[in-house]
Amino acid sequence: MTPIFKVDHTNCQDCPIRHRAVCAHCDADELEELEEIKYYRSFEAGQTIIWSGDQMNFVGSVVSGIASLTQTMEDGRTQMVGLLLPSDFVGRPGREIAPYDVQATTDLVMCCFRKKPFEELMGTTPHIAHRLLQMTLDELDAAREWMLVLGRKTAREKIASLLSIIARRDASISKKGNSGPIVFDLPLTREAMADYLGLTLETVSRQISALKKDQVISLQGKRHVTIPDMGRLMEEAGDDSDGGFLV
Amino acid sequence: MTPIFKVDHTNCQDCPIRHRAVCAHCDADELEELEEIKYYRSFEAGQTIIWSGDQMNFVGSVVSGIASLTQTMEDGRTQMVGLLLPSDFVGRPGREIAPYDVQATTDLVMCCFRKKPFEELMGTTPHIAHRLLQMTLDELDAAREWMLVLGRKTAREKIASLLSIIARRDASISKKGNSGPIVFDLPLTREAMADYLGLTLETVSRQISALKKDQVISLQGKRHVTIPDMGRLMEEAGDDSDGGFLV
DNA sequence: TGCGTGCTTTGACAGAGATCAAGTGGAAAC
DNA sequence: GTTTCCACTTGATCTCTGTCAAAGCACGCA
Repeated sequence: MTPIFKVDHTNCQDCPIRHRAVCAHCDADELEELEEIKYYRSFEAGQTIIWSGDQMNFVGSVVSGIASLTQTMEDGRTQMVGLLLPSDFVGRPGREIAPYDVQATTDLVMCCFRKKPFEELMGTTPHIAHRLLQMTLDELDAAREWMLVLGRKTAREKIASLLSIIARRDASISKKGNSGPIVFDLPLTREAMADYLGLTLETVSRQISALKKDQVISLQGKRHVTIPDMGRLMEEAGDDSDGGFLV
Repeated sequence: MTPIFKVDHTNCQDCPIRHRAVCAHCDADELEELEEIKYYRSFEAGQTIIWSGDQMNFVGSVVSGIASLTQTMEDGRTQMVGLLLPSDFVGRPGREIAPYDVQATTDLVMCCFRKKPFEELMGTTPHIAHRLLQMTLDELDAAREWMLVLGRKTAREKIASLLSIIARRDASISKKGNSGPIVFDLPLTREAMADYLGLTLETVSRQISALKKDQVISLQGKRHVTIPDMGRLMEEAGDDSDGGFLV
């Protein structure tokens, strides 16, 4: 993923964040305006950042940690509809009211921009609009991939799909080679996984136990996962090819 | 919805299509270039327009009829991931390979643009990129709404949700008033509805029968639906407010 | 050390929806 | 008029996942 403001971060010396989507320090031309409208916010795990229906006077992107978008029905059923990883964008230019709850799933730092000036900047800086379009299309693809998971996969396949996504994301950061076991920490509680997958937390727990028993994965503690054979996991997920999730 | 090329269609005299998303005839400045790269295609109900994995050398928008995006797993399970109504956009600038099957659900006319020139035009015409961003964000919202439907709603609520969407879309075209019964034809087979909702066609049929029995809807024939009380239907769908679906 | 609290696991059971299997009805074709 | 075909409906049964309940485990706190 290329940053909105600049592709190359190598000369990004005094940038405190170095995350990939928004890095105003990297672009001298836009720096001055942005300093006025940009700020950082930190959240603790579990904190709600925005409530559905709230006025949204900023947009922003995730610097570190994980945030989630969730929808809740009157009777309390909730469905996660987005998982925001570092560099992902929150908020929509032109929208006043937040349509989802946004929650910090882990401790989180966001880089926020006041909405009005950001919109103006977008009007005068075409490559921001282009970059935003690209990111939105990626998110749309990811959402559609999830619709297949939610609509047609079994509980076991759902879990395998989720693990596969997280593994691949971490792999792209921590590993170069394509073989060997993959190791990572689950950034989600069982309940959050259930909300993402349209399951109950009990079913999530049972299926994780089953995958462990069948040696598709192994667990150290509750959250630390080792995947001995990524191909095997992807078979379990029902993915036909290695193309796929774009989260 | 405003068109990509021009907001106001009142002076769109010789435009043969007059659909809302793309109407090249409306904009004199862009006309000449576009005449070279624009063409129409018709499809019969059931025809596949693009296979997943195909090279895509065009983008376009739906003029009339309904198209669907579907994903299929190796074993044949299929999930619809998008429903394209007139004015909706197909294809993605910058993408070579189609990620989904695109099928004509009803008889269909599309307005297509060769991809390369369209991309160039987009580069030089900022408002096209902006419009596309807006449409993509709308689609993303609709996809996320569907994730709630797929993940957390019961079969009955799913059917009610789908009917509610179709009713509201038709209502926005055919009705001005907000009360009174709503009448429309289902543009989908039971199987297509099932693929959209992550159900089997038998369950779809049973739930439609149940809604009929409970007088939430009434049917003339298999496809012609009357909704006596829209509020009642939305209750059945589990929608808490009238805000909602953006398909 | 002991105790609560939050997250997780596991068990027993029930129910919503899938699966398998006929059967209906209407429209086009012969 | 009859046949054929296709979309749809309905029934019987099975099974996966949800629900309710209890218990385990790790960690912080008194």
